[in-house]
Amino acid sequence: MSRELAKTYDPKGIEDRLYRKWLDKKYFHAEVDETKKPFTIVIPPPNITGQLHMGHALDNTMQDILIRYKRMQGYNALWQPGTDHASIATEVRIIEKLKEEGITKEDLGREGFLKRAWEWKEEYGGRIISQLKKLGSSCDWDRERFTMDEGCNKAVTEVFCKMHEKGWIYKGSRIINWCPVCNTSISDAEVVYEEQAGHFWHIKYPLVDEDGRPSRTEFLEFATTRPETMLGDTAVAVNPNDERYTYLKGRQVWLPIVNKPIPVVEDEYVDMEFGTGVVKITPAHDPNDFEVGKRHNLPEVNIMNDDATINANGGKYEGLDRYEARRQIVKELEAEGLLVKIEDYSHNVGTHDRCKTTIEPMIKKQWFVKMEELIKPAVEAVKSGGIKLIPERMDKTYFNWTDNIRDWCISRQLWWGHRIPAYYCDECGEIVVARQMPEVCPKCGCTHFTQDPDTLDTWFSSALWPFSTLGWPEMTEDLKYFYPTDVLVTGYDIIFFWVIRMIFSGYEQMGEKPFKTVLFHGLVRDSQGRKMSKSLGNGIDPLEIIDKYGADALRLTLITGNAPGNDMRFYYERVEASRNFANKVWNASRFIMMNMEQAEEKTGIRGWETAYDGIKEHLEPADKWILSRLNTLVQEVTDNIDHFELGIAVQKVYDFIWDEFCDWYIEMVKPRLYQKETEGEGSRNAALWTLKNVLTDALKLLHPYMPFITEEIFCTIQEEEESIMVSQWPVFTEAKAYPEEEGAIGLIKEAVRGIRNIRTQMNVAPGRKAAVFVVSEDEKVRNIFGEGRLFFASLAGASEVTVQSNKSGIAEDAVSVVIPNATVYIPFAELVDIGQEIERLKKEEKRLQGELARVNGMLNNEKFMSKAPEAKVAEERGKLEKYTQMLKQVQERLGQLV
RNA sequence: GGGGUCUUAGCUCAGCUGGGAGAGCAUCUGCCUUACAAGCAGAGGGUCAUAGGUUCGAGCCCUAUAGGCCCCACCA
Repeated sequence: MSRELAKTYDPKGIEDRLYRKWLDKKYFHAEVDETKKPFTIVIPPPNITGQLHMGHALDNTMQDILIRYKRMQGYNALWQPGTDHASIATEVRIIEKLKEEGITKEDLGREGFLKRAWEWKEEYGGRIISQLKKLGSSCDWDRERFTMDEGCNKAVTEVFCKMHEKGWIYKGSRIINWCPVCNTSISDAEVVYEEQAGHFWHIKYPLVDEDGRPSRTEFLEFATTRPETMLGDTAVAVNPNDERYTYLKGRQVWLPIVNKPIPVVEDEYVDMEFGTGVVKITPAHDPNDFEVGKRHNLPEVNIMNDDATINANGGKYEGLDRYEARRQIVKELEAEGLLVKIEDYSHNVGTHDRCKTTIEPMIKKQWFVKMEELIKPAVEAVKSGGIKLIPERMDKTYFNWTDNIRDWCISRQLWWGHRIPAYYCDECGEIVVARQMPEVCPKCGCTHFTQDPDTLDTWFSSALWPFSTLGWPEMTEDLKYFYPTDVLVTGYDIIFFWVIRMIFSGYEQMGEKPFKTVLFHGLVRDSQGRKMSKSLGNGIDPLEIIDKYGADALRLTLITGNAPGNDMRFYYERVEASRNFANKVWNASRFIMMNMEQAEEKTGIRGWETAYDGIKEHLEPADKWILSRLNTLVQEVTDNIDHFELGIAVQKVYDFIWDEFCDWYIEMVKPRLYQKETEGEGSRNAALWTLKNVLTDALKLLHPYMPFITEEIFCTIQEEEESIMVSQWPVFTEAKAYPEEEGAIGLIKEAVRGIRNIRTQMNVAPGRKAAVFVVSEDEKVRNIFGEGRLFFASLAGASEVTVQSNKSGIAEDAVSVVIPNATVYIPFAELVDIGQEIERLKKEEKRLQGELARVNGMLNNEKFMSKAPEAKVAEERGKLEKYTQMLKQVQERLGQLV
């Protein structure tokens, strides 16, 4: 406590030192303890390829706030950390790296590639973890997990096998989204639609004559955005109700270039209003056409290779890229007179979210998860409130997805990930799904198998994260104790990818929800509201901010003035404001400690080291006022955090510390601290006790938000407890509620504000003190000012304060301030401009009359009186009394002056 | 096409279940007052997008309109 504290708060050095201390003390570690209630959060595992960005900083700050809060409340708080293998994201990065070396993944082979991937993981997997530590995250690092560690692998295999046995995982030939660059299938959720400028090619196919040849006179016109797919057309469709085309029933059209007849089919899918009402059908390369094809038993002609070049079915176009083929096909159609026109057309194109390549719908054999039954408990959970989404509006987004759910394509033609536990008999091709490679084929008895080369969608393993990290499929003690977890904190952008999948997986595997509440946050945008992105180069590195302003300032910035689920903009000015607040807290603490030291030196007494009961009788109104305000604050902040209103809660702490505690209370108490050691010892001790205890409790309320600075001060100002993070969260106590003192100090504050106001208006030099008279007929009010005389004088810049019941002896031209039940007079030596004073009082009179008109309006309204709640009526009555009184005083004063 | 959301002080945003409009930054004025100039004291600034409605009472609830943003679907 005797350590010298720097004049400004410098987080450098302090943060790392404290974090190390917390780790050494094992404060973050949680063990099963039946005597305590668990509180669990699982971290959204960051990608091993990732670097900490503002989104992580926000996400993890919110989690850390909740965890630290609950820990202080005595819960057995577990924040389960870990990282995600991020299958495709990582694989893409490694391939890029290999490319720089001039090799492909095929050059390395599967085994060699995986070796590189694990090396990559070892090299970069730790980076994001150390960055999370910089932020102050109080994760239980002893429990760190990885989606591809042994336990998680086991969980994945188990779930796959169980669901396969149940028939909810199946292999099927269906149309899927294919990325020709990444060379893999992707799920619907990974496709993002982008508006692109394209063309609409109006084309006509000749009808087929009776003799089976293309007609020279009869054509069927339609339009397409992808002419090259005509190579795979197997029909042309019209709506059965379209009278324009009834004559086509049973006829065929001639597919040019390919030169073969294809049927005209009737299908409700065709929109008669759109274009010509004719659609070419390419079942192998369009999801809708695929459905039409199934309904009409059409052949599926795949015309593309995996890299989106045309295959042998494209005849002479074989080998051409899809876009080159498009160009040449249009040219050929034009030459044959079959191209009617070309229109500019803006349409949505499906692209791969990772690489932005235009996806190609293709028919492939893939593994799928049947969603129909699986999704039911997940829907029910949110519907019934078993799982609460915050903000509530996320429910709609959630149901929008669940209501339109389609089977989930989970196989990926990638190497980095969980290998699908399906084995193919080398002899007969029988598929065996099993936890280990089977020994004997159940069909042919052969003993040689080849494992499915595909891996699983990266979200398959993250869907199991809330229970796989706790030991599942083993029914561990951890799992029994910590599951279901309490809160999941994440961005709304991954609700479909992750949140929903965790929910249905939790119900299916554990028979229980994975978490009770999902707290969504929005995106952190740049100062212009743009998404931070690498390509724009507008990203702000949280580590740089931490380095410059401190982790606490960053954390505070991300939490204040932001409601759940809303995006926010990041400004340096806001970080500066947060840094300034840290400095404010620092200096207030420095002031208090300095005074504690001085008092101890002078008196040898540590008067603040006593229990509340020991100091209670020495407390003065100002002390009781701040204690009472703190008491209310504790109650409100606790309530706000319980309702996940993190921004509101911290705003209140901020206002309390800066405004009430620093700007008012500390200033009120200064005269008492500066008294000679022989005088007012009890009073000084009471002030010091209050300063120290209010500060300490306020620091506790602030600790979840600003863990470092609060710990540093806490450990300097007291010696009984070794860390604020394991200290007890303050609780509201009736014993510390002082409504009377709150009112009294409120009155003094009003008087002070009034006087300061006048001094500024009248240009009174700040150094110039003036005598102040408080006149009140109310004895209580006189006592309030009598008792508070010392600090009232100091706050109001008064040389002396006289309290009396009438205005005898006060100069006629004294300036006056009217407050409820009292008038404060300030006689200045020089003449005051009476006209100006009258002007000011008239303004005040008008204001009060306005207030009274409003209050009377309400109280004279019968409907208000009969319908408004009693408390409201009483409140208005109180105001009526107060304003009436004040108006009377103002008018009296005016009467004297005019 | 369906859904969500926003429009509040010059800027960025809070405003919890409807009960006299707030913060930070910016602006203006005065202060190096022995915790803090990253500070202190004071001031200006808002028809809470528009129009209706419900209510004793609406920034908050309902309806419509205008504009912005987002998500989903994907009509070739």
